[in-house]
Amino acid sequence: MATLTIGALSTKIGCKVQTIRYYEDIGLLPPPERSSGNHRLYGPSHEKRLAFIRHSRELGFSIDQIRSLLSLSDNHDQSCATIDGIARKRLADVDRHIARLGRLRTELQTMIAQCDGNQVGSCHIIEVLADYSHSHCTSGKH
Amino acid sequence: MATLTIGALSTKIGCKVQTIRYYEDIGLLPPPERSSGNHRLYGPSHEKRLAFIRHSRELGFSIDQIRSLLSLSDNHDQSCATIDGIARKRLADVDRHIARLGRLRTELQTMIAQCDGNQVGSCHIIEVLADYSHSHCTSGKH
DNA sequence: CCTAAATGCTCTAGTAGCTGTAGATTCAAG
DNA sequence: CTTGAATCTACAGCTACTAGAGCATTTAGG
Repeated sequence: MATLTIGALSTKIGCKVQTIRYYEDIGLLPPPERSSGNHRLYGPSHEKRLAFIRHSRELGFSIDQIRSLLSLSDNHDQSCATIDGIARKRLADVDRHIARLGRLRTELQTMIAQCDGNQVGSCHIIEVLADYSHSHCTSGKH
Repeated sequence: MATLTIGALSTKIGCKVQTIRYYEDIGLLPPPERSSGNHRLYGPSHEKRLAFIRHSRELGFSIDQIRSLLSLSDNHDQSCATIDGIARKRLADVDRHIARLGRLRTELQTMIAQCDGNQVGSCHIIEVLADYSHSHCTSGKH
């Protein structure tokens, strides 16, 4: 059942060896069997769980959210409202983030457009950055 | 000339007291004068510099990039091509980030739309997350 | 003038999510 | 049997702050 070394799992999932050990350290991934020489040996359940974690991380879920998702996913007969809630919260976060980046983009573009390409002394980028009347107009946290 | 306490500067710029001290620690903000009782006292030049730093940070420039911008901005008679380059690089980063978030958004929405709102056992969100054939399709680093 | 509250000081540790290093051991190929 | 790659543990480091302990100083009110 347990056939993959940590290196094999690493390349299969596309996740660094240290990261796998880190997930074990923080309790996201249960400790696997060990070989006679103390090397970790993983089976399909570990593979699935790691894939779940990585895919979730790539979608930007926090470790804590993933912890919740994993524990929720084990109770098959429970309502999935909480799972849906976590996913929707993440979507809302992404939306806010996109909106904020859009504002930043506009400001950066305006700034760059004003650069006359000459000397630092007359560089509008520096002027714009030094002008903090624009500060906090982009606020909205993350 | 040096009239502001660290607290006054903090509220004026909208930056935490600890953050100001941190910028001094890492050499972004030069050490200010001190009062007889060893309290920091800031003048207009510090105020400007801190504003520059905060505005740049809000636009997502890294501390290292800000260090470059600050040192470049001191050489008034130099070409501002490097400054322009740093700004354009940041814009490109923002663009990549927005594109990536757009892909994530789509995937999250699809996932959420598939949730039937019933029980965890049949929850498509969990299924989608566990399916790592989608992993790395969103790759593109940051 | 005195006192209490607010603010300041330094130093240290903690946050998220890994990533990298050192030095010892184990494994697989030739 | 040897050699080189992979693995082991343990710990330091990264970014950009943020929080707290324990003390000193400043300021406002009475």
